[in-house]
Parts: sequence; structure tokens; C-alpha cells
Amino acid sequence: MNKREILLVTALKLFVENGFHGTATSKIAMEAKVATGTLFNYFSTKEELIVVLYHSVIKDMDDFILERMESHSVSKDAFRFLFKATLLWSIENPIHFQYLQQFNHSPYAKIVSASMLNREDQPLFILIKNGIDIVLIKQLPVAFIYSLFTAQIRGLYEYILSTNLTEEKQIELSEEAFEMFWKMIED
Amino acid sequence: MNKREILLVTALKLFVENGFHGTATSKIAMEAKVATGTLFNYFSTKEELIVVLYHSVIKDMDDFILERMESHSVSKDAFRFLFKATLLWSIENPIHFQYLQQFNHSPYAKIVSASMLNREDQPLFILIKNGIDIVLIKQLPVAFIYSLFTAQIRGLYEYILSTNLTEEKQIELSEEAFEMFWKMIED
DNA sequence: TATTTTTGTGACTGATTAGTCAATTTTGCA
DNA sequence: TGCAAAATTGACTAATCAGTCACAAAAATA
Repeated sequence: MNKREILLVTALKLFVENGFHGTATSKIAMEAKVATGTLFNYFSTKEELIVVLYHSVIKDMDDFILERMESHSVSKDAFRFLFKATLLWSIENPIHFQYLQQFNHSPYAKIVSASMLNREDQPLFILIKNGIDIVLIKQLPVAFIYSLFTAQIRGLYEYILSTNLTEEKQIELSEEAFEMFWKMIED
Repeated sequence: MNKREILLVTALKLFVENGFHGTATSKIAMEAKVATGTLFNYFSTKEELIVVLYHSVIKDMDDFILERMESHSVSKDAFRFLFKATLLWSIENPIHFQYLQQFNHSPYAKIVSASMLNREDQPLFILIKNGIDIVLIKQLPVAFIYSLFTAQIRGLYEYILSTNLTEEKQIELSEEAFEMFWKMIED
């Protein structure tokens, strides 16, 4: 890990722990064992660090899912795969996931909201679009199904976090949650 | 409105607009047209203001829903009612709703997380519990259904916010979203 | 090795912050 | 009206913060 990556990882941890407010740039630098000046060599402002970190976490998640995706067919199984892969990443990277939530519900979100409307080329978005076209799922706006999909995962994630389920039980519940979701959107 | 209420309303607006970090107590006091010292007569710290505001918004929402609730029967209609009432409040009070999200995804959330486990006496929680008991809905943990319920509303809300639907279309979509949700949880 | 370029340093600054408090105004009441 | 209690004020402080910059170390190049 180079200094830039160390700074990002450290910032991630501290932002989630203490919020954007509670995390001074000097604390990030200290924890990352670099001088305060060094942080500003890599990120010109604190805000830039926050936004770059957001995009970096998004990329982490996308890579995780794309790496594991074999088929590009339009089927219930394809939906199941994306559902479980997204959830798995969230459970394996709770800090990352929490950072996305924290960022999305902060005023920084509006900085990227325009550029993030490029969801249209995400695998999930394409899958939903095709699923509607071949009448596999309900004839509703793509973005609406997309919203319900991500909401379902967030709901499931929050429930899992609040309980102490074994990994086995978690998988069982994820399967149940997906089947429920499928009942909801199938045509 | 007394000064305390004015301060809460002003803080709500500024916190959602500029975040907890970006909102100085002096700015809140100025916008509320009181001296900085006055704010600290009502709330001993900024954190107390943030937490009190959270509880106040929760109470607003609960009151809104309870006021409109006639029947306490355990039926699909009862679920539909709670679904639509919760959504309606969110749409009519977007700033309040956004504040709840912002708070829940901030480090302040852990301050109240313990005391908020008193969800068990919420109408929705009781309704779900009874719905499971009489086998109206799936035999799953109450908290799990609860999570999915609130997640579905958040998903729907986010979609509605991101589009420019007429009020009529919004109602139509809400009805659709509820029917979809019901398919998901009915036994 | 000598020289240039890149990377890293941390004391420093000007601005801003949450919270205080002695003085002042307003209110409630006899 | 007069007086005491309560509410309000805003200048003030000690602390903290994001970001700078002159310098130094390290790395790359010749």
C-alpha cells in the first residue's frame, strides 16, 4: 500500500468512527503516520479526500461484483447472483458500506449526484432493463425497480447487522429475502 | 412558536442543508434571531440539540400517523394504511425525513441506538407481530419484516424524489409499491 | 559521485468553533 | 408601581481546524 492508499483507508475508518466533523485532517495524517502536509500533497482539500474516497469505495464494490460475475444472461438466477453478491460485499466490508450510507445522506452527496446518474451502465441497471424488455419482471420504470432492489438489500443488511446470526443462518435469510423480492417484481 | 421551537426548526433546516459540521451554533442562533447564549440556555451542548431534534422529529412522525389511524384491526388494509401514512409524512416533510436519514447514518446514531430499541411498542411493530400470529403474513422474525417495510418505503421515497411525478402518479405508484410489498410478505 | 526532481515534513497562521458569563432586559407578581 | 426572578444578550476565550510553505530527505537520473 502506498501513502495515498494508506491515507484513504485511514480516512475511511476515522470518518465512519467519528463522522466527517469529528475527524480532523491532522488526525488522519497522524494515524496514517505521515505529516499533515503529506495529506495535502495527495488531496488538495478535505472535501476532495471525502469525495475521492467515495468513488474509491464504489469502485471496490463494483470490482468485487464484476469479478464474480460469470453469466450475462437475463434470468432469475442473474438477479439472484447480483443480489447475493451485493449483500456479500456489504457484509464483508461493513465499514465501506457504512461510509457509502453516511456519504449518501450527507450534504456532500449533492456534489456527485449529477455524475452518479451514470448508473445506466451498471450491470444491475442493464439487467433490470433487459428483464423488463423480455417481460421477465413487471413493466415498471427501471429506476424504480433499481431503487427497490437496493432498498431491499439495505433492509436485509440492517437486520443482519442488528442480530447475531450464524453465517449459515445469514445465507438462509438472504435466500429467503431474495425469493421474497422476486415475488415482488416478477411479472 | 416559542424560542425553543424556533431553534429546533432552524437547526433542522441548517443541519440538512449544510450538515452537522457545516452548521455552527452561532449560525443557528443568528438565523433564529436569538443570541448565541440563548441557544445554550435551551440546549446545553450542540450534541444535545442534535439528539433532542432527532427525538422531536420522530415524535412528529409518530403523532402524524397515530392521528390518522382509525382502526386497529389486523388486516391487509391496516398494513396499507400504515404504509401510505408513513410515505405521506415523508413526502410532506422531506426535510424532516432527510434529517432522520442523516442522523441514522451519522456517529450520533449510536448515542440513541440503545433507547430506540423500544420500537416494540410502535403501531407498525405490533401490527407485524399480530399479522404473523394469525398467519396473515410470513412466519419470519418481526424485526426482519419491520426492516423490509421501512426499507421499501425509503426505496419508494427516493425514487419519487428523483423524479417529477404528479401527485396523482405518486399515489398510483405508492399503491403499486404497497401491493408489491404485500405479495412479498403475505403468507 | 554529483545534480536534479520528487516526495515528505511539521511548525505555523488566520479563521472558525463551542461554550461562558457578567451585564442587561423582560416577565411575573405582590 | 416596585421588586425579584427568569430570560436574553453578545463580547469574549481557549481550543481546534484546514491548509501553507520553507526546508529537508529520498529517489531518480546523468
